[in-house]
Amino acid sequence: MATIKDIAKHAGVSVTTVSRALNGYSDVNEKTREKIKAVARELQYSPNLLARSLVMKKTKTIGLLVSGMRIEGSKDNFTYEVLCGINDCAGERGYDLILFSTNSEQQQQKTYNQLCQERKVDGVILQGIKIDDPYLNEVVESDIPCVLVDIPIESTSVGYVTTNNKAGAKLAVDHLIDLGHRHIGMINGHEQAFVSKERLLGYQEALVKAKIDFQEQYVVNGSFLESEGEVQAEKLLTAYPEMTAIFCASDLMALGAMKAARRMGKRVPEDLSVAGFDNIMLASYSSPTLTTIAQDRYQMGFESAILLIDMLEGKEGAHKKVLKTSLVKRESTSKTQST
Amino acid sequence: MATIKDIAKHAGVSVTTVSRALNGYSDVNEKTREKIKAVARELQYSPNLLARSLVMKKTKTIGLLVSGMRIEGSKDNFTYEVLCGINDCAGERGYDLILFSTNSEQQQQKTYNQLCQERKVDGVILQGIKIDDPYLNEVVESDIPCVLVDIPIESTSVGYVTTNNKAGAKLAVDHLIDLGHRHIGMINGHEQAFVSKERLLGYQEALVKAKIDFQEQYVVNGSFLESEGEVQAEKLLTAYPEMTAIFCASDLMALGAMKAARRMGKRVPEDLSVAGFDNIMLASYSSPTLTTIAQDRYQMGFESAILLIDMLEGKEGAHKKVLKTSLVKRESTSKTQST
DNA sequence: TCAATCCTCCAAAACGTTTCGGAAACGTGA
DNA sequence: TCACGTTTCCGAAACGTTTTGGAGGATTGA
Repeated sequence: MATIKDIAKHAGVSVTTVSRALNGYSDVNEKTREKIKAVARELQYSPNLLARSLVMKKTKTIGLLVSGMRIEGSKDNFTYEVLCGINDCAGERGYDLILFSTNSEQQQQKTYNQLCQERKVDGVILQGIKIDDPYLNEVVESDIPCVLVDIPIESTSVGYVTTNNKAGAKLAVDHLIDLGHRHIGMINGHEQAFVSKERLLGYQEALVKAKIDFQEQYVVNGSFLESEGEVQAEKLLTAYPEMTAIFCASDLMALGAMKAARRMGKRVPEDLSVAGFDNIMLASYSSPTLTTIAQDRYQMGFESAILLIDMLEGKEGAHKKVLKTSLVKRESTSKTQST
Repeated sequence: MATIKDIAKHAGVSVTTVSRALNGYSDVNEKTREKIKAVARELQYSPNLLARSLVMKKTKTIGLLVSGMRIEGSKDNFTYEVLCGINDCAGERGYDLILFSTNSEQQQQKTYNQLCQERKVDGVILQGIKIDDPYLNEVVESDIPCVLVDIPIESTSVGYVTTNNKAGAKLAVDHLIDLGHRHIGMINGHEQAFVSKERLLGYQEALVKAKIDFQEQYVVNGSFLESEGEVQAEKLLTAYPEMTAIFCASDLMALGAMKAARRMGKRVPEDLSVAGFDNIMLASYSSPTLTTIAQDRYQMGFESAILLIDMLEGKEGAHKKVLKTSLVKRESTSKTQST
């Protein structure tokens, strides 16, 4: 509760001097500086960042606009792990995080710009928003520095971080092809996600490379949901009994697909190989354990924060970062029986 | 970027009138109010909450002090789910959340009071901190309103939310006893958690009720870690081959225990019944699926926020909330073979 | 000795709000 | 006409900082 004024009074100097002393300016005598510091300690002074931010026009805060901050998110943990990464980087660089809850109706009435301008965040990281989200238009028009997770938009004030989804998907399908599979279905995510398109491209690319014809009807939409993955897998497997492998654009859908297979009396991986994408925690605990493409969500968060803060502090550099993926072989994929 | 001054100028009134008009005071003519609102819309005005907070001495923000904001947390999701609950409630009530990262060294040098006072949060929710955490002393001494998750401290300015851990543990052990088990081990969490003590009490109570002697050596410390659960389970099972059931104070440790059993050639549940605590996502995906005590982490978060905001807004009421638990029977527990 | 330079320090303005105390303008009842 | 209450507005202070532009005194160099 002690203010800079109190310190000034106790130390017998002006507020200017107190401010400059505590902020390490050179135009204050070392002795008075020590005196002032001592008084500050004694009065348990801590600066009022509101006041400071008001005049400095910098708050040292980063806004977090997360669209999927729901309990269902604890299945894939995407949001949480990204958040951890952001949090760690922000902490290191001296920024605090402020969470904008976009769940409540109250907040949803506010525009993106209102949210940011009111709290005067220095920059924003957006995660989990869909391609058709109205916020997205505002983002590109606004000049508030901003980093998007998994949405490739780039300008002077906006950058993005994503994984190499196409390469990742290709990695998975290559793996299935290597195992001898020729009839490979795909359960993709919904179309409001950029990553869905990329993963589809990777799937197609792998097929082309192996000289396998792309069959449109082999690709269905599982909306990134476990339940929907199960439904769609059943449809696929009944419609196309020749299918011996399914690549799913998320682990959750892959778990659903395995459920469907089990229910239909198909053994995984003997009768059906299943590969996922994400490498979520559950993937290594399910039975059989799930072969999948690992993407480092923590690092995505961390890199997002790096990117944003670099932008805020005027460091030059690319406004995008594409992370690598890797194949994690587990039990859910194996060679085709026919071989 | 438009300020209240700009509006005043454009509308031909004073800043006072603008402020009072926008904030719904009655001493402003409806016509001028409409005029002012129109100008505000036109200029895309949004209030500067920094300035407002500075004079009002309220920021409408809640600080979040989370100690376990780490990637390992995605195994049990405790932090994330609590966060979701807090976020939803805070959103409804018009509060924003500000995350204090206590991971970084920078921040760790700051005291609890410094963190809170600098950002001028109205109140704080603490989660994941241990009993011996130095912050805890500050909390009780400070008069910043605060709610603790899973640490029972109560005063005029501090409240807490927790689950009925004793009852929950008893529920689990009762279940094991009902299944015919008499030699029941316990892998408890570390001693820096209040919940460990409670769960131990529940375990003992259940034994007493069933007239089973409490054996101190049957209880070991697994530090809430899966790996340590595995280690300790193996020790227990080799030292006391008569043991047919283990109650673990967390699902993660229970998963570790099941691993140990598998490695030692013991079948779960035929040779060994295992019960956990928490009902984390993994519990329903492991094989065998895990019998456990469910606690609603989302609700813990939600209730924490309710409690805190009620305190902030001067509503009278209890400063604590104890949530119920329930038994979730799954595959990892069964009747003893001998019966 | 004088001017220039350096070292310390400070008063005041600014940031964008809210709020206190008052003050015009107007009607109203006696 | 006067006293009084209502309605509607406003000036100025306050919140706790940073920063600008300078000022006074000590030191230095010639």
